[in-house]
Amino acid sequence: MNSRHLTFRLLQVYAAVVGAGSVSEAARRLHLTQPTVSQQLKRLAETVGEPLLESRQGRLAPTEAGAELYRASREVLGRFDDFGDYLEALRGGERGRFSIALVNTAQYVLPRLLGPYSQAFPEVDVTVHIGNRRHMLTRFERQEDDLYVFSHPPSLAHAVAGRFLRNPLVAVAPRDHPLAGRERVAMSELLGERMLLREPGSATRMLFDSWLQEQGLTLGPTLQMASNEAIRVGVASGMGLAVLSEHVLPSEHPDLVILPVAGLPLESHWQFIVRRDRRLSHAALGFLRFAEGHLGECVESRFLCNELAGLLGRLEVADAAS
Amino acid sequence: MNSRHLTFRLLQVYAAVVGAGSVSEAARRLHLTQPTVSQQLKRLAETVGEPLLESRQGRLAPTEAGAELYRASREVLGRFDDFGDYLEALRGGERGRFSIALVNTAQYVLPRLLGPYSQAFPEVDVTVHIGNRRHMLTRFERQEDDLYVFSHPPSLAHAVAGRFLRNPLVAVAPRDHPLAGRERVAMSELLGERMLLREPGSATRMLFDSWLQEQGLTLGPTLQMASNEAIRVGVASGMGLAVLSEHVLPSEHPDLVILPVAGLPLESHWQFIVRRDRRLSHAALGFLRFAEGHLGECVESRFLCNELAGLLGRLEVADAAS
DNA sequence: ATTCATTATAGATAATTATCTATAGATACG
DNA sequence: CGTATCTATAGATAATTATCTATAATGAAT
Repeated sequence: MNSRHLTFRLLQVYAAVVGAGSVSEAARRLHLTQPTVSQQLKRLAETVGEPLLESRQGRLAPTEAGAELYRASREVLGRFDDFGDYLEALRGGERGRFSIALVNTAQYVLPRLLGPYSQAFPEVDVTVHIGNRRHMLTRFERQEDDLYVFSHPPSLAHAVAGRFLRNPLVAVAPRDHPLAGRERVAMSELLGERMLLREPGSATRMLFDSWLQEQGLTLGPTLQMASNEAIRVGVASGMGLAVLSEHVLPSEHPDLVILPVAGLPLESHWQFIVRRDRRLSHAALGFLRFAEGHLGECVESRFLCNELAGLLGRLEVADAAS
Repeated sequence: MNSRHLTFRLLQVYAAVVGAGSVSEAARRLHLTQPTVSQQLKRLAETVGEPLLESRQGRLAPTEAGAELYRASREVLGRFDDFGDYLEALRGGERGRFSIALVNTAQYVLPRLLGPYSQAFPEVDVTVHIGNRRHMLTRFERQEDDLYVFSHPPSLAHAVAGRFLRNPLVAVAPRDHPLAGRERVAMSELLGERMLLREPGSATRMLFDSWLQEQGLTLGPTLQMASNEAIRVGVASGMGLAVLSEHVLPSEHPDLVILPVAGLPLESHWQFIVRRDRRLSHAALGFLRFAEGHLGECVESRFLCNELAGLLGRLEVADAAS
C-alpha cells in the first residue's frame, strides 16, 4: 500500500461512506455529487490494493480490509482534530510557553502579575530569567526571550515597548536620622552622608547619576552593593543613605523613612519590551493581554500606569502584516 | 487548519526533516532535492497556519506547534504502517475470515483438515455451515459462502472445483448377517433385503440410484432416514442393509461388516467448489493452500486424492487477471 | 571579510486530484 | 415488468501537487 498520495480528505470521504452505508447518502452529506464520491472510493481502493466495500443486502458494508481502514481512518482523523484543538489553544494563548527576562529590581513587582496569570492560564509554561542589567542586555541582544522588562530600555530599533508601572526612586534614611523629621530636604544636604549605591550600569544607578549631573551635584562618600536588599538593610542599620526604587521597600518599614528631597521621587517606569524580529509566542501575547486587562487588580493604584494597549496595538499591526 | 489537502507524504517529509534537524539532510535521506523539501515544508506550514520550525543555533528545531504536529504525524504514520501490516497478514491468509458450507456427509472428514488449519492460523475466523444438499445448493446459488464442499457439484458454469478426498460408497450389513461371511456378493442379492436410504436429492442417494439404474436393478423394500448416523445405527441393529460413505463408519465397527458387493465401492470424491463470481477471501485461499500442502498428514492415505494444486492454479490465474 | 553550507525563492512542467455533467448498468419495490 | 434509486463509468476541466534546475539570500565559521 502506497500512502504517498493518500489525503486526509480521502479518508474523510471514506469514513462518511462507511458511516452512511451508501455512496449517494454520503455524497449528500458531503455536498458532493455521487460520482465524485464513487471515484474517490475507487482511487482509495486502488491505493490500498484491496476491495474495501461490498454490497450486502442493499447496504454497502466494509470488507475485512475496509473495516480496518475505517478504524485507522477514524483514529487518524481524530488525532488531527485534536491537533486542531491544540492549535486553537495555542493561538488563544491558553497553552504553550514563553520566557520573560527581568532586571533584578523588577522581581519585586512582576510576581504580582505572573501569579494571577499562572492561575488563569495553568497550561502555559513560563520561564523567568532574572539578572542584572548587563546580563539582561546580553539576553536581549541574543533574542533569547519573548519578553523583557526594563525600566530603561536599550535601543528600540528592533523592538517595541509599553510602560505598565510607575517606578519612583526615593531617598531613604534610617528612621532615627537627623534629617528624618524635616519638611523639606535638599539633595545637597544628603551628599555629605555616605550613599549606598548599586553598581554602575544598573538602571537605578544610571538614573540617579544622570539626575545628579543635571543638578550639577557630585557624590560624596559611597559604598557600592550589588543587591537592593542589601542596600535596604544597610540603610536601616545606619550604614548610610540611599536612593532606591520604592518597590524595594516593604509596605511596612518601621526602620526606614522616605526623605522629602526636593526633585524626588525620580520618575521612571517599568516597561515590557518585545523584539519585533522574533515571532512573539501566542502565550506571551496572551500574557500581555492579561496584564493589560488585569493590571489594576494586581498592583497598588498609586503605581498604576497602564500603557499596554498601545503596545498590543503595535504588535497586532505587525502580526497582521506578517 | 484545513486538512483537506494534507497528504501522508507531506507528513513523512516533515517527520524526516524534524528527525534530521535539517532540510538538506532530510532531502538527502528522502532522495529529493533541497528546494523540494523546503517547498513542501512551506506548504505544510501554510496548511497548519503556524510556523513549524525555527533555526536554533544552526539546527532546525520545531516550534511549539511544530512539536505537536510532529507527535501527531508520528502517530498517524505509525497507525498506517500498522494498517499496512494488517493488510499483509490479510493477504497472506494469516488473518481474516471465511465461511465454508458442507453437505452433511462431509462433516465426517472436514474437521480433520480444519482442526490443524485452525491451529496453524489461529487469527482466522472460520464459519462452517452444515446441511443437506438442497440446503447447500441454496447457499451456493446465493453466493453466501467462500467455499463449498460437495461430492457431486452443481453446475460449474460460475465455479471451479478441485477434488481432494476419495469418498467410496460401500454396502454395509450387520456382522451377524447371512451374507457377512461371503467372498463375493451380487447387488441383486441385497435388493431383496430392506435397504435404509437417505432422502432423494442427497448425493449418496443420487449416486446409488443412478448406479442401480445403470445396472438395470430396482430397489426392493426401503426405509428412508435423513441422517447417516441413524442409518448406520439402524443397520447395526438389524433394521436392514445400506449403502453408505465409508467415512461414515467409525474406524472400528464391531457391529458392522462391509459386504464385498460386485461393482462396489462406488467411487465418488469430495471436492472444494469455489465460485468465480465472488471474490475469494485471502483467508479461504490460505485454507486451500494449507489443505493442498497438508492433506497427506490429515487423512488416511487410502482416501487421499489431492487435486487441489489444479484448483489453486485456476484460482491464481483468475486472480492475476482481475 | 571570505567562504562554505544551508535555506529560500522563482520559474517550469508533468502528474495527480477534485470536481462536475451525462449516461449506462444494477437492484430493489410494488 | 416497469420504475425509482442506487452505483459505476466516461469524459472534461480547473486546481493542486510533486518535482526539478537555477539562483539568490542567510548565516556560521574561519
